[in-house]
Amino acid sequence: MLESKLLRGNIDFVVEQLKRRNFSFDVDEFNELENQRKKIQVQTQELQNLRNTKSKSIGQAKASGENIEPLLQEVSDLGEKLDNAKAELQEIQSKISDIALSMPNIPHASVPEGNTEDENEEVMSWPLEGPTKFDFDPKDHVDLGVLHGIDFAAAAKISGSRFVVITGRLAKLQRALTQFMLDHHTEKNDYKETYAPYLVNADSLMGTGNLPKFEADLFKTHLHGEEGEARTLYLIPTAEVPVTNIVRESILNDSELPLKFVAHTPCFRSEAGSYGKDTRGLIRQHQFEKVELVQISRPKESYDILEELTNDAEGILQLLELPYRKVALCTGDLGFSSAKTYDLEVWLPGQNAYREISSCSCFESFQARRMQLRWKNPETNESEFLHTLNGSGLAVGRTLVAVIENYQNADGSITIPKVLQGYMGGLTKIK
RNA sequence: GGAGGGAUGGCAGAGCGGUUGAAUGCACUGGUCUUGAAAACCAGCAAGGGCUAAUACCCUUCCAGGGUUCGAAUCCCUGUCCCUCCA
Repeated sequence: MLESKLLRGNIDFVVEQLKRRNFSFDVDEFNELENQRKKIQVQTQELQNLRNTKSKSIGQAKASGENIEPLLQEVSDLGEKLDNAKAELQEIQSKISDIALSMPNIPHASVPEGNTEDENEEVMSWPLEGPTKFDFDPKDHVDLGVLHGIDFAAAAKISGSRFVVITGRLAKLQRALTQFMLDHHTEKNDYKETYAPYLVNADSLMGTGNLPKFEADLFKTHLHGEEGEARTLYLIPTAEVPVTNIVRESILNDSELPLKFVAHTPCFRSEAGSYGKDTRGLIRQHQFEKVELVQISRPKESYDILEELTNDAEGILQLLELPYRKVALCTGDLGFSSAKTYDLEVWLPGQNAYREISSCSCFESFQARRMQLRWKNPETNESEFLHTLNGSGLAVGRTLVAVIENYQNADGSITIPKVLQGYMGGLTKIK
């Protein structure tokens, strides 16, 4: 959510900034609502003030034993007037807040201008000599994976499309990847390992910006109470949601910042709007594993931390010796809540393309404002909104794909990356 | 499965129909004292919003949502969460 002062006082600036990311909205309607709000709010508050003073004087009159009947007469129709004014005000305010909640974040000045992902800017690629060359025709992970325990048919039977069953060595390899990532981030990068709920309430999703706009991307569940009333919980689309919300509605001390969390969770996405996209293989699933990095930072440090957090994610790719590139998303490709995002894209020889494996974002105070996450700034001694950041470190399912494809051998076997061999009981190759 | 108790400022914790936005303690900030620090003492210290050039002033907020009342942190109903006891 954007600062309300900005929306009220400098809406033209906001419109101009949001145009950079192809977001447009009706300024006149908004201003009209704002004017009405002002008028009705003042009216309402005047009525409230009147009621408060009258009620107080009734209290005093009663205490001193006077007759309060005439005073009660005076107030008789106040209640109704006040109720009407309040109702009207509430209606306008909820309209305004609906608009405010559906406005995306303003892109940082350093974000490249552009409309689609084609205009994202490559920042660097690794290694310098470029992706691995094969002296045979590399297979994709589906063709290779079915030889080693990936079973889409079984998953389709159990759940439908966009699910997978993995058995045997590859299942263990996925677990090894997860373990390795968690160990690395906790031991080398000083993140705190975190276990958090996979089902979350609407407030949490509102806080990170997934609701109200992107309900269609989520899996929704209902718990039925005794009276048949449903309580709604959502499956998390990313660990970002539960982990960032750990600190929702709190005021943190300077001394505990920055907070660094790492969590491994499954992620659930309906992939609405992705029909026909990446239908083959493990790339786009309804359920996948991810290791997520989350940081809560002092406002002035957040962009340094974005670089750091992205480096932390890159460290995994480098240790796994997986070729990748780092791109800065252009304004048009930026996620709803993000002010700036780097995507890490891993090389997939089977697709002959780089594919996203991590997305690292700085949200500035956009999420913090939605979730009332503040700190006591020692310089001003005021409660101010913090900045939030997160990034995948990494998407485990896609990392498995990358390992399978990049470490394949001509005979169909898959070499185990050096850093994972210890996690695989010393195994060096899956045959 | 049954029976209770609770949710109040950064934290702990009083208040249980009428100047209570809220006692007290801790924490925090400023000051006195001290070579310096600690201790002690004095003072200050919630958030959000409206109006404003800015003060002033006003409104809202004591888990959430409804209700009773001229007036609710306080009474009633519903929900959520926590805790204790019994099975």
